[in-house]
Amino acid sequence: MARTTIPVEAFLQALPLFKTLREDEIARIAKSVTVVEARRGSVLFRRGDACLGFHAVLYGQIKLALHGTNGTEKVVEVTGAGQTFGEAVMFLDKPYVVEAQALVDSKLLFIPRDIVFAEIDADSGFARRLLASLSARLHRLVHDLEGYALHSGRERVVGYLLSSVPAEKDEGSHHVSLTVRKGVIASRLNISQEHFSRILQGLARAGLICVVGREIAIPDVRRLRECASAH
Amino acid sequence: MARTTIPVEAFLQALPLFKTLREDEIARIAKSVTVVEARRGSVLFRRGDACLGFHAVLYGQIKLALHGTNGTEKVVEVTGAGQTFGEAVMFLDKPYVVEAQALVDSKLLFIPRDIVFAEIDADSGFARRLLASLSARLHRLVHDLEGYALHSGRERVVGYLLSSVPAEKDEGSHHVSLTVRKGVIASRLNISQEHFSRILQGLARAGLICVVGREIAIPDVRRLRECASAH
DNA sequence: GACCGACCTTGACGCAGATCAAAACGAAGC
DNA sequence: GCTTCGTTTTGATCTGCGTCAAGGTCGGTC
Repeated sequence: MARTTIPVEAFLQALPLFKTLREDEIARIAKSVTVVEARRGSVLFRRGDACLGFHAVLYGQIKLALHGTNGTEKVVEVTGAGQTFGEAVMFLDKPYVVEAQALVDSKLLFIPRDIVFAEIDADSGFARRLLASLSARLHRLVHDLEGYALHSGRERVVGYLLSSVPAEKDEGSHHVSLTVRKGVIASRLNISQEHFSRILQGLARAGLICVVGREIAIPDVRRLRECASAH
Repeated sequence: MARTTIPVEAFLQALPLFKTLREDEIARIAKSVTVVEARRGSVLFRRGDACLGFHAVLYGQIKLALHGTNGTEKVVEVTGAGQTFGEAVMFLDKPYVVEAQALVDSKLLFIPRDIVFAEIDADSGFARRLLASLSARLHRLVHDLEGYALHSGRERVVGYLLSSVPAEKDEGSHHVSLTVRKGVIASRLNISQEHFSRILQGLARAGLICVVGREIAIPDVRRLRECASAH
C-alpha cells in the first residue's frame, strides 16, 4: 500500500495523448500536473464550475452525470484507470455541464489547460491526437443517442453486455463482470434500475445469459447477438 | 438567379474555421475544395461510406440522420447556410455513422481532409479553432442527450421553441417560424410527428403559444419558460 | 374548378417502461 | 449470532408516448 511516489511520468507516457512525446517533454508537463485524491462519493466538479484543465484517472472509477431538477440523475459515462475526461469543455469558454463524482476511492491527475494549449502550439501531432480523442468521444455519444432513439431497453442491455466481447468473436461463451452498481449501469443505458433487473431476468429465463450477482455468463455469444430485437 | 461564379474565397473566409487566415492561404485552400450541388432529397453520403473530408453549406438545408433497421429514422441535426458538418469523422479511421440528405435544393463545399491536416500542421490557431468547433458539437450533443434522458416531450418542445429567443430576453412576445417540416423537427426532438402535433395543440390551448401553419407566436416568453414542467 | 400529392391533425388503442412500495439479499460491523 | 445499511429483486399499478388508421388542409398542375 506504500504509494509513496506516484510515477507520474510513466503514467503520462502511457496515455494515448502523450504516447509519442520525448522524455524531456513529458518531464516538463509532469511538473505542472496536480495529483488529485478523491474518496468514494466525493465530487470533483459540478455543473456550472469553471473548467481549467482536464483529468486522467490513475486508478478508481469516476462517474460523469447530468442532474435533473427533481433529484433525478443520468449517468453519461463511467471512466476508469487510463482514461481521460473533460477535454472538450476546456476549448469552450463555458462551465462544466456534467458532474464528476468518484464511485470508489480514486486518484487522478489534473492537467491544466495552459499546458495543453502550449503543447498544441508546439506539436501538431499532439493537436491531431487531441482531435482524434474528441472525435472518438463524439462518436460514442452519437452511438448512445442512436441507442436511445432507435433501440429498446432490451436491445441496449444486450448491446452493453456484448460491448466487451471482441467484434470478431462470433461463437462460444463469454464472461462479463459488471464493474459498477447495477443502478449506475441502468442509468447509463437510460432505463430504471427495476426495469434493468427485469430485462436481465428475462434474458436469463430465455437461457441467453446466466446472472450471479454482478457476474454474467454468456453461454452463446452469437445467440445473444441475434436476439437483439426478438421478444 | 445568375449564380455564374461562386465566391468560394469569400465564403471560406466567412467561416469561423478560416476566419483569420491570410488571403493567399485562403486562395490556396479554395483551389482544393469542390462545389457540390444537391437537389432536394438527394443523399450526400450514407452510413458506412468512407469519409474523405468535411462539408460546408453554401445555401440550403442538410439533414443528418440515423437509420434503424425497420425504416425508422432519427434526425440528429439540420444544418443550414454557413454551417459545417462531418469534421469529426475525418479524424477517426471509421466510415460515416449518419446519413446526410438535402431537404431542399442546396449547394455546399467539400473540403478534403488532406487540406485540413496540412493546415493543422501549418497553423496551430487553426487546430485550436477546429478543437473548439468539435467541442461545441459535443456540447450540443450532451445537451440533446440531457433532453432525451431528463425531460419530457413537452419540455423538449418548449426548449426548442425558446432556443431561438435571446437568453436575456425575459419578457414580452416573440415569433418563431419553423424552417423545416414538422415531421423533421419531431424526429430531431425524438418524438413522433403525431405527438408533436398534440403537444403544440396543448400549448396553444393553454394560451402559451399561437400556431398558424409553421408560424408560431409566443405572447409571453416568461410564461412559456416557466411552464416547462407543469402539465 | 377539380384532381392530386405532400403535409399536418385527430381519434382510438396498446405497450414499453416509469413509479411506488415492500420484500429479499449480502456484506460489514458489533 | 444479530443488526444495520446498501444493493437488488419482485409485484402492482399507472402513464407518456408510439402506432395505426382516418380525415383535413394547403399547395400545385392540368
